[in-house]
Amino acid sequence: MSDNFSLGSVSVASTPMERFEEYLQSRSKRMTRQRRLIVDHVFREHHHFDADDLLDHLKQTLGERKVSRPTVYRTLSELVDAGLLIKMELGGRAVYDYDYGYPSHEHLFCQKCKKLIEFHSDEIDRICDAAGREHSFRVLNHRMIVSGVCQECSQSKRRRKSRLDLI
Amino acid sequence: MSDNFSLGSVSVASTPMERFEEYLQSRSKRMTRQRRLIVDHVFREHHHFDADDLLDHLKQTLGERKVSRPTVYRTLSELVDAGLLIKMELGGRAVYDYDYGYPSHEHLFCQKCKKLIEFHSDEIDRICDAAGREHSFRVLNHRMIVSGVCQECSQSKRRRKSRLDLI
DNA sequence: TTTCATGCAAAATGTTTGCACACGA
DNA sequence: TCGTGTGCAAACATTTTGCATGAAA
Repeated sequence: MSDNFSLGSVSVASTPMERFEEYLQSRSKRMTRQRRLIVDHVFREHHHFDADDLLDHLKQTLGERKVSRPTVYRTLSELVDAGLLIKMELGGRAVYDYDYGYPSHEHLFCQKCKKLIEFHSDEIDRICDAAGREHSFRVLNHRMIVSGVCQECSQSKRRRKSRLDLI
Repeated sequence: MSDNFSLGSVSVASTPMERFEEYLQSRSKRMTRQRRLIVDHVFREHHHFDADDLLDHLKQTLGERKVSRPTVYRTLSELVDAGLLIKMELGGRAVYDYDYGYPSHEHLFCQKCKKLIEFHSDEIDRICDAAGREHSFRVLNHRMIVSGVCQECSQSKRRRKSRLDLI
């Protein structure tokens, strides 16, 4: 397991693959080689990825037994429908993140280096539910992006200014 | 004032136009006819708009004394830099919302009809600040999208199911 | 063996850019 | 006047689509 993360995992009754199979069956869709490969890759360890990341990674690992770009897009969209992934839009492209088997969390987004830092708050889930109730709105999920500047970027900016930017 | 909104306004020392002028001066940029028109239109009453909405509205109101598409994009991006607008990405396009003279708020987003409903929570601002402190992250702003289905769409779906969807 | 999924190429969408001309300070 | 902004057209990046072929159930 990764030791870079403070967020653990959530215990779930079935694996992402199983859950996706259920979803597909319920809609008379099919489990194909490509869909299996994508679910495998996505849920091995890679959250916070976009279509290109996934495509590159599949190509790298599988060589020419690759999955085509349209199929990647189509499958990602199904994984979102199935409740396995959350889609965030960020910097003009779609970024995907786990929505199953992983605790709900929010994001600090560094405007300089584009890094995403996760944090969790029980309260936020509670607030979303409350807001939903108040507006008779059925809440499915949420995503939150807190924009700003991360520690490293603040530092390197100061450093650069005092050393090099004096012209 | 609008009576459709529960969120009021925040008292600020200067108008959006004044604040934008300060921002421009501080960067040796210029206040032009186009920038003035855009600020006027945006801060009259139209939050939750995208570039096309603004462009259409400008064209409608001003006829052929219009503002070009690139200028709209360029100015929106400056208004974000200036802290007057917040940019959210939603449904494959950028949606802009007030970030000045209007209370901070979150959004319920209906996946069916694409409607945005605003709600406010003091706690969320507090949580963002706390998360920023914990990660030595300088927080500038945040946006939160709670996805789901609004009351009307839930109802019309149920209705349709029980009347027509029985084949 | 019937339906659904895939891959390809092309299109569509939303946004950005290079450059000549126009304009604000 | 000088330097910045604008509009145009074209480029761009990402995502989506139509259609013939391929593969699950």
